[in-house]
Amino acid sequence: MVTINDIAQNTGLSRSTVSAVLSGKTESIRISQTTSELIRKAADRLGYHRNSLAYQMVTGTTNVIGFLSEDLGGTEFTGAILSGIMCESAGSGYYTKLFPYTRGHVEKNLTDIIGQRPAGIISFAVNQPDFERIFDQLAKFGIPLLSLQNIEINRGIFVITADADGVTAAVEHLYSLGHRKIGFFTNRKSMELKSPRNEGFLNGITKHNLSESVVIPELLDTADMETLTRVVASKSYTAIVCDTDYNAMRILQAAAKAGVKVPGELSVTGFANLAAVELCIPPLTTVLQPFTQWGMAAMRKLLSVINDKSKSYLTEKIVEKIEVKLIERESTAPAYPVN
Amino acid sequence: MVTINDIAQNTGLSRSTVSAVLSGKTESIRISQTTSELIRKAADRLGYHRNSLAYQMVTGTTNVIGFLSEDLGGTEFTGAILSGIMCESAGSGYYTKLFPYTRGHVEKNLTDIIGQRPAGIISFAVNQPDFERIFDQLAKFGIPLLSLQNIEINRGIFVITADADGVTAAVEHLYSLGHRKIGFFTNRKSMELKSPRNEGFLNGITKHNLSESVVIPELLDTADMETLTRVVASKSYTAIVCDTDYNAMRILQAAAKAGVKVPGELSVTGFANLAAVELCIPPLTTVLQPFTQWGMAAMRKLLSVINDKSKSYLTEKIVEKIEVKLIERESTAPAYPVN
DNA sequence: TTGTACGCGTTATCAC
DNA sequence: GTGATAACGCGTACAA
Repeated sequence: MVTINDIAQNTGLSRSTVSAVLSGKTESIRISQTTSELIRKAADRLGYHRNSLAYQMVTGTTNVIGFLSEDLGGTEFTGAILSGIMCESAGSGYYTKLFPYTRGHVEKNLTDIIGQRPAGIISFAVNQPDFERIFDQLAKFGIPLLSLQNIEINRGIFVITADADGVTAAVEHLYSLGHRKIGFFTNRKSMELKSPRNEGFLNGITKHNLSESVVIPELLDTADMETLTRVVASKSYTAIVCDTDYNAMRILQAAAKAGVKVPGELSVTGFANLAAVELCIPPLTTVLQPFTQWGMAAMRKLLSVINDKSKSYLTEKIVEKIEVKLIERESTAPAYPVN
Repeated sequence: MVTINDIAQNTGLSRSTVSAVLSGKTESIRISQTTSELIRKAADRLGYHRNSLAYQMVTGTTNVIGFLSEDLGGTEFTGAILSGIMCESAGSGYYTKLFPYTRGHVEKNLTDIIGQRPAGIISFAVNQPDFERIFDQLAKFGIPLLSLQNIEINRGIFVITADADGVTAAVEHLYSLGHRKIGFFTNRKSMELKSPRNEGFLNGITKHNLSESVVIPELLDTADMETLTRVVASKSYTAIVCDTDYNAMRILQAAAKAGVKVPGELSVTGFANLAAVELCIPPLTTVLQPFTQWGMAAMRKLLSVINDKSKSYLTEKIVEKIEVKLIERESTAPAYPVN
């Protein structure tokens, strides 16, 4: 591997001169055009590439952002978010490094992270206690931690999507189509997490006094196809709002099985706007979570915090909300008159 | 940041002793239990974390694998592949760093990569000329490059899925169900790339002499919903094999629109086995590409190459194929008798 | 322009 | 056997 030493030898100049030229300090340090050229030529000819490790060690700063998440597989969320992060960091010279997060094994994760001295961390789906521990430990080393989900804590940086608003928008949309009996499809686990999507649903039905609209009780614990089909066939709801696109697709399947027409007899909405949902039968009305922009916004925020010396995030909670928006497709229509 | 110096000072021992203990060389260098313990305690107490940068610089080896790809967004492929890579590398102490690949800007990419001295690179969807250039340049620095797609080149490392076999399996499956008029849905661009999936289709129909089975000509250039619906409605095929799951979902939509029953009147197969396809109406028969295992296999192979001093990949082509397999769901059935 | 110290950990080599 | 000393790797910063 070619180093500045090789270039110094080759040109007969000193390492410092070479370093100055090659790092563009030619203005402040005043080096003659001639030697400047000479050095650059030599660097090209010998195939020099600055050793980023050495650079980082000596400056004490790294150009690495860590993405801490449990599992990237099985969904297109994370890919799209990472896209946004990379897109935003490209210009600033930052790179993204993937850190595996294993629930409950915080100390191991911390050693990994701190050892590599990243400039900052973006975390996805890290749970409350782990987040708190990681946040505080990283704080000691001046490494800011940004979460993509809200966490009940009085400090830190959060860039989150306005999930509650999104579900409320779905309810409002259905309300305006005349729906009064709206069911919400979610499971008990996310209920217990006081998920924003559940809140959004409750906000919506409270606002319009939809006393016949409820979180579908049968689906809280078991959501197999049989149960789904039974619920759909019962026609207890003229519309079902789902907490994910996948759940909405399940409802579509159940409706097909039960012979219930969507959207004629039942309206359905999803959440996320995955690539597949416009290819559903019928194309799904859903809440668009702008994953790529989300990642970009997170990266921008993190960079601003990295460059902000005040470190206010250590004592106050900084929250940035990303707007979501309802995409109307063909799975929602005016309410079917129910008895 | 706590360094071995701090620990040396704190314990009154020398840096080398501390280093030896903290890097587990306590056997070969023989250091007493007592001092060993003392040092470890101090490290814990002071909150020491080995500076991975310094380690890497001094040893000249990094624990970084680069993932070079154009765009991670819009699909769940890459996330799942990355999952596999991370899963496999976790045990070996390697980390994955994301490198953005911009078609045609190879020199910029190379500078980025070489500057950071990764131990190896896994590339996804890098085109032929760029791959060749990157491969040869990285070779000079001893950085192996593994591609997840096959490339017409006489050297390098390739871990690819057996796409051709997968499509052939789909054709065979349909053949055994009595289908003789099978259409293949792909576009001209992938045809011109001599894609393995097209080959697989041709292999299948050749083997069984299916003279009425063809690559659907109308869909090569325009595959909007109107054209799709027309093709499906024409009933020219009793089955349509698609080169992607998304295309298969489009066929399902078109069939629904045209009033053609799937699988009663038309069988459909996809390719990939995305999470959404079992939620289709009907659940889609498709070829499973095991993304996570794919990533794992790639990582394993890359690690073996990194540790193999012979560097045989520089002069010969190493190809590892990952088996795919047909998943039968409900979008395929015995052939409907066509006139 | 250049010499020199520095950052952090590793690895001989050397003294007790 | 135990531990210390010193050089090394690569690039930066600052005084000379």
